[in-house]
Amino acid sequence: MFSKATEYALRAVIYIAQKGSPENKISIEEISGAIGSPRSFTAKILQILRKDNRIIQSVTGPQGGFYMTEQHRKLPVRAILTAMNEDHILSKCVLGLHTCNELKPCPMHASYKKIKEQLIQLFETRTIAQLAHEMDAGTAFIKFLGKKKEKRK
Amino acid sequence: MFSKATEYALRAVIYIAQKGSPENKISIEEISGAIGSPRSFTAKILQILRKDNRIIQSVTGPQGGFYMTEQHRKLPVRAILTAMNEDHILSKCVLGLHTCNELKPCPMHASYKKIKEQLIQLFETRTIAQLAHEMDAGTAFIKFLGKKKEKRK
DNA sequence: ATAAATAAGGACAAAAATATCCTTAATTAC
DNA sequence: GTAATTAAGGATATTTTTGTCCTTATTTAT
Ligand code: FES
Ligand code: FES
Repeated sequence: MFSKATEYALRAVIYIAQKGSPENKISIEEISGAIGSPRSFTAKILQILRKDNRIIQSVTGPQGGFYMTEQHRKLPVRAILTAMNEDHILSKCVLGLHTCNELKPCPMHASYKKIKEQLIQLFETRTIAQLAHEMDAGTAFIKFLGKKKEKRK
Repeated sequence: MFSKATEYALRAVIYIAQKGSPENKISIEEISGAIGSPRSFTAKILQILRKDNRIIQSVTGPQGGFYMTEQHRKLPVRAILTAMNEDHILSKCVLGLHTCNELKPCPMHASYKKIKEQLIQLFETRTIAQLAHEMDAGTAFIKFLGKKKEKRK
């Protein structure tokens, strides 16, 4: 559904929301380790999310790293998609027509419409904080355990 | 949601289902024109869909082209995704975890689960024929009218 | 002030997706 | 059988996405 970049973004933000605070900033190293994403690529994504302090914040230097404020945690998950410039995926036409709407609907539109609305609703109403809390509760996980390129020694 | 290749595949198959028959085969030229897709790329995709006569059929030569049998029209739309090797997108984890399941759910899982089930249901129960009929009824459209690269003269 | 730790950012590399072109094979019309 | 038409298939090109590496800037600790 989403690009890898956005998947990493979602996981990273949830992790930072759960573990990070102004008193306990999280390094890229820790984040990419915890969510199972490539370190440098993750750094790029965090840069995007930090831009204009949209989703996360950061400071350089020793004890530096990434963290979030309560206000940022209250953002809908959709804000992450918007920051990653993939918000349109939620409202896109399944068949790739230029616009998905009632005026020129594709043959899937009628049956897909309801699902689309639920999708948008989901990303719009669930907040980053809510997802982080699921992690706290220990009922959810966030680490990809796929084939991992082992580092040569 | 899907790759461009799969979007073109869905549109092309719906078009062939609607207009094509053993008596009236459709050329690549006509198909790509009708659905607004790049000609040669579309040819590749049609090749894949034709492989082992999975979704469509074809013959070469004059009056040749693509068409479908009634049996093929009865296939669920999901069969197209399977042929394009993107069936997994329907059941994939939103956050990109290796597997989406109850045992190791991601923080989005609980709320996404229902939507996922509806998505699968939709692609599993709707048939290619049904989509083609929506076209017949004139209530649905299939042509992408986006920015088109004008051919230089 | 200096050294160390850390993110920011630019340049580059690799891989995958998208797209085009050209030659070959199959079929049909004559 | 010959020419014309059409898809099949291979090779290649282009663009986008994913990923790495290196240098710079900022902050902290001493
Ligand atoms: S127009 Fe295709 S999904 Fe709405
Ligand atoms: S585990 Fe992530 S959506 Fe099911």
